[in-house]
Amino acid sequence: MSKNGKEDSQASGSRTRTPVRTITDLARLAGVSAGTVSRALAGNKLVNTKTREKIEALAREHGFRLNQMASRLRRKTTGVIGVAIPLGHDRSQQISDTFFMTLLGHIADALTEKGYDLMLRRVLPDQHGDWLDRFISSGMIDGVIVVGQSDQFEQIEDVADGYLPMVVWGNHQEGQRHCVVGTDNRLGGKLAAERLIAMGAENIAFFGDTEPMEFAARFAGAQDAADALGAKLTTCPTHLAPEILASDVAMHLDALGGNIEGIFAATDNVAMACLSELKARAVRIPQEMKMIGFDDLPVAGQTQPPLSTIRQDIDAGAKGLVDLLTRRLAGEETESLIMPPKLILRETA
Amino acid sequence: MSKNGKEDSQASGSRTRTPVRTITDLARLAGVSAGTVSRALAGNKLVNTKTREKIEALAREHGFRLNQMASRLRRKTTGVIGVAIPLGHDRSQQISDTFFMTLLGHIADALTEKGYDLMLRRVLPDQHGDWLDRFISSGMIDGVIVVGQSDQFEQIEDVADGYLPMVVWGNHQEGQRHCVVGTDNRLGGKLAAERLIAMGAENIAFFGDTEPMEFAARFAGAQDAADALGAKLTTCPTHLAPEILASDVAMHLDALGGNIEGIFAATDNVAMACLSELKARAVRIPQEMKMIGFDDLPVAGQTQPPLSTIRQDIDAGAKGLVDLLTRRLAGEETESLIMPPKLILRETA
DNA sequence: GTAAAAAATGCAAACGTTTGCAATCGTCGC
DNA sequence: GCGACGATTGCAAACGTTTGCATTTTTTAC
Repeated sequence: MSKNGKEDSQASGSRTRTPVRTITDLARLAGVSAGTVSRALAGNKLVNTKTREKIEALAREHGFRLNQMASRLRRKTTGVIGVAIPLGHDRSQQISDTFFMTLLGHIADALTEKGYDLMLRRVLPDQHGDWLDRFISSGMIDGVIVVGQSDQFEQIEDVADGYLPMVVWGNHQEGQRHCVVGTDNRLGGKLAAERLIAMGAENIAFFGDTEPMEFAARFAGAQDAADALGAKLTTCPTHLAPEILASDVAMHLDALGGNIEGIFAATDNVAMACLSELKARAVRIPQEMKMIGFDDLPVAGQTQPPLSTIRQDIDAGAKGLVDLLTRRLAGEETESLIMPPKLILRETA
Repeated sequence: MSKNGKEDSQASGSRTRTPVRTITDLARLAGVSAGTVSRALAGNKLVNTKTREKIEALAREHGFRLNQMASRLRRKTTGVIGVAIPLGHDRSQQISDTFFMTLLGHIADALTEKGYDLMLRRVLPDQHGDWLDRFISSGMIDGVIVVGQSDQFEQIEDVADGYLPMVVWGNHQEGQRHCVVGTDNRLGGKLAAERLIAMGAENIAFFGDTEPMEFAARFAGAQDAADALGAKLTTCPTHLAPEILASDVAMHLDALGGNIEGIFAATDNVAMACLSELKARAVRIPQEMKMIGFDDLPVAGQTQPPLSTIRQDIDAGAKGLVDLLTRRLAGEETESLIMPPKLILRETA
């Protein structure tokens, strides 16, 4: 018996005539067995069209909805894809990272389109070394998309050996075992540096964090170009959290003392911080300083001056992640998908 | 590094020896009943400390994880909070809306902190009028956070009558029945317009979409101020999708023909588009044109010139949403939380 | 020493579906 | 009229936990 009889009677009075929560309730109403109702609702063609329609009508009328937990327990498939965002090297990075969040939005859309639900989990790997294992064997998800390798490359590799339905957004390394979708960061870095050099920059600074693999690859690509073309590349590590970023940038600019003519920023956000700081110092762009960012966020076209940058195709990336994942869910062993970066020339280089 | 060969082989050895998937397997191994294992893993103090430790050790050794589906079915509680993002009036808005995405990130953190998982669902209300009902009665979530009222105010109201654990991010209207968390948009609009007027603007344009309630309230607040102080306010409706936004802005600026001295933008994104377009027209800011945005996104401090804006406290909002929701989950009938906006003065007004 | 209380464990019934198998009911060929 | 067959439907056993209750074991009180 319920304790709050008053509320109960009120609710039942205004809303539902007959409380029909379970499939059995519905079966009783329709005068059939629970099994038949289950089949009818599933659109199984075994069941007579007339009874199916009758059951559907009753279900609609009483606002009946299957209990997904029960259904999923029984069928051993959940219809849910886990999306994990590891916050390894820099906890506050992704939370405000427009790129990751936008990617997430597109992933959500792509999954929705395929009929999957999305379970989001932001994890601090330091606290739980087995975060990925735990997520996977929770029994709540059919597969997992990891957004960003962070500093968890090895852990992801370990899991990839025994678990097929996983796809990762990030960087690709020769011989890696997990399936990844991402931009060719190294090539992107190369394109950026080549452009800076072509515009006359002989001394280039890389602003950003080189610890995350993706950024390391961007730096490596720039290094390739610098080596090939005889330019000099230095690295200026910064935090990526917006609060600290600006002061980091200022510090580096002080230290460099005007001895560079080009900046390659690890992300557009970093580039914008540089832009802002250079403006404050009255450095003319691109005359005195060339700059190229990475990502091509929507805001990149609206900075002053508009930012030249390397575009990552977020939408294609999200679609690729989901596509590969569904194929892996079907048992296929898929290759990684490396997308070409594209140099977008605006006015900073 | 923990790349210890001995440990590895040991671990994999014991893992492959006995497949222990269910609680019953584990019970057999421990020589106790399934019930005891269940209690031990739940930290129930009924079970002897020694047996509990033994069971925990075995569980660790074999990498056992509870099947959440089964657990949640039985307990009739899921530990999952649904986050719904209705995409009503402008499908492409939220997907690239930094504000919403950042809010989502903070919500995820706040939920994680309280031990909840997050199930994300982006819905197109036009396609399924019963989206909210469907989400709630899916049996997969204990409560729901709706991010943005979009054009679904009535539908949300309907649900709120019979369903307690729901909190909505958005605007508050006198007498509404659903619990909302949000900024006092009307007051924010008033502050913005007052500032513009105080800076000498007598003709002000509101750029943005006035259909979503939140924006309508911002506009209404600005109207209040304009009426009180004898200024003139016109509205320039724009799309919010980045691709169309710029041209919308340009069109309006053409139409206005320089007959305004102040712009109040519905969001920082809109403000940035305006900034960019005005720059192209060589309009000096703030001398010839004052401008105020809304949101105070991280980029607002990095525009050229830095954008004056109305700050919404995203972090506090996310915490508020989650806090109110947990209280509602506990049966409490909570009031809405309206947070004060704050005028951030930089260099555009 | 016994009775009673306390502590620890086992048993078995749920939770709400899905699904293999068996049972029912006409229909049909002969 | 009989057996067979196809189309529907019902039955009941899962799926892997949790938990009230009963039962056993241990401790405490006297």
